Amino acid sequence: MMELTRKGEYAIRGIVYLAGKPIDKVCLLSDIAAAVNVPPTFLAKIFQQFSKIGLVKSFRGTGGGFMLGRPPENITLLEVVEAVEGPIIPNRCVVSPADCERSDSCTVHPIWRRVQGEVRGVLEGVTLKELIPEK
Amino acid sequence: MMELTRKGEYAIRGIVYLAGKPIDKVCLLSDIAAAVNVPPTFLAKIFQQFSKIGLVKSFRGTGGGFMLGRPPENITLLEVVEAVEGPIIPNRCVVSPADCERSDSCTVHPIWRRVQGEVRGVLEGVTLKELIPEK
DNA sequence: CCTAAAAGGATATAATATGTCTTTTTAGTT
DNA sequence: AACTAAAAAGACATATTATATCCTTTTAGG
Repeated sequence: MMELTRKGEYAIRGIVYLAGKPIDKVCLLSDIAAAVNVPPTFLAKIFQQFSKIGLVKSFRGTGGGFMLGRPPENITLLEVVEAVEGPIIPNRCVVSPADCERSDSCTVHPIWRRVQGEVRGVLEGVTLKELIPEK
Repeated sequence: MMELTRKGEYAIRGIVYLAGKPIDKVCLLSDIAAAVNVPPTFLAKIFQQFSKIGLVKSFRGTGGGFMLGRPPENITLLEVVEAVEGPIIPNRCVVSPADCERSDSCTVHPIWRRVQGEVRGVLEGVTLKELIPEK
């Protein structure tokens, strides 16, 4: 359980790659995809999602491509993961207490909240800067 | 992401219900299923898994049913969850570093290890006893 | 106006989750 | 011994989600 999907994995690879480039360098999607070994069409969808929330900036047409939307030290791993996977939800009851709280006061609910908090805490404490590999 | 499946949810409901009964009370699967509002055939599969690893004891034939395999304070939520969902794996690379470590020394790997540790820590710290609802 | 590149939408396939059904085994009961 | 109650085991069915791919449209530069 609790497994990151390919999409999430690819998303991280792609944006960490960008983070390793000079901040204003515009990279071709095809180049990024090749570099991190991800199907280009799939990575395109992922970067579209990034673009919508400003994690990356995109430029169309000739000379177009992608660059990071903010400095790497201002982008957390949590943002990246939630951008493509949605919020960290260990159990549905965390998001819709209606189903859960009703029958009996659910004793498990607070545990899932704790799990959610811990996971978010770890991911929020890591920025892209720290994820750039050494040369 | 990171979502518990129905199976996991049902598993917890079922075994917490058992934990709330006297330790040597044998409960019918059909009764448990009705009490916690889970499809009986599905819960049967879940309890078979529990039975194999001793989380519950099963008795066949007339007067048969299920009872808890150990006192509730000796069963952790982690055991229950992993019994039906498998190990807590936030990312494949955590389990098979071969794919991950190869290309570049993967900087994200240790983060997923941390996440794994935190989640396991929370779940391991909770026993069924604490999850039994008050009357 | 032509070309390069991302955006958007529709579609296809595979894997997994969710659940059901039937048959078999085991153990009491009559 | 036969009958009945209950779990075990395995096969099957359906729905949902993951994992892409393809085609058309928009945007911008040369």
